[in-house]
Amino acid sequence: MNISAASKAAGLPAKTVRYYADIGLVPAPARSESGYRSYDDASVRKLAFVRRAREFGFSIAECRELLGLYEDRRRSSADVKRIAARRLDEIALKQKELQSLHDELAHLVDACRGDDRPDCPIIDGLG
Amino acid sequence: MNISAASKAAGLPAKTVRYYADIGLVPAPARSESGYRSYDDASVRKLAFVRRAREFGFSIAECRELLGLYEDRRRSSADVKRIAARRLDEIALKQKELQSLHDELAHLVDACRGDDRPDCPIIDGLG
DNA sequence: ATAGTGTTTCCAGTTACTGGAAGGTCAAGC
DNA sequence: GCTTGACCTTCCAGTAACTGGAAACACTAT
Repeated sequence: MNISAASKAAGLPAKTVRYYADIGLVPAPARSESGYRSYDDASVRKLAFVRRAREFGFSIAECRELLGLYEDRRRSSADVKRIAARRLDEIALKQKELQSLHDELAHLVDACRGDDRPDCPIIDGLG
Repeated sequence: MNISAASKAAGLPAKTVRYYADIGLVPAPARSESGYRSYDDASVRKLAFVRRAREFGFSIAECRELLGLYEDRRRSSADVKRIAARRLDEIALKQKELQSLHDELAHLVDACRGDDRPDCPIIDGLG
């Protein structure tokens, strides 16, 4: 499988697939005689795994950890759960921050008439 | 006022204060004879304005817009409201994304026993 | 005079890619 | 056999918004 087929199958841009091997997140693929990268199903599964983990907001460093655990048949589920729970905490925190941000800004926007006149509670609230 | 006093007053790191002038977000400050940057209260107010706007998640580009409106005594409040409303939409979208992310991941974490055994719904759910 | 702190500039690194140029390869069509 | 176009390669640069650090100069207090 050449890179564009593999990248389509994994749901990632070809650039990103190359990048992930460049930074050693996934192993460097085999090459054809002419130097083309050659992928098998296992590599594609691994790339798709990374894509999913990235969609969940795991950092590349966390993906590295998770990939290690993904491949380790003998690791405990507790190891995985710890990383996921940490991420869940981060998400919850971000949600809270976003909520208060939203409330504050919505308050300012509500207070602004949004007409031709210059006086503006949004600007006043930011200043 | 030297840079560290100004940066404290504005609530920004000195590095960031320099950076904002470097990229032309705020005007370059006056200099003392020995070359030290010298700030007045108006500059500090402007820097604090940017800090607040950044805390609200406005990009540097948006801060540029907002600063322009902040300084323009004759602009309409509608101009400001448009930018803030756009940002509010972004926040709402991000909140939705975060919520479904949270729900999905929480579901996986709940399903994982987190014990010594290797089978793990989190890994399965990502793969 | 010297020690310690503050300030300057400039360069590099961060995160996770993305865009683009210059050039090699492959399959199809004429 | 040759060209065309799609695909592949490497490498370099750029993105957002800073942050860290080195080398050198300035200021203050003892």
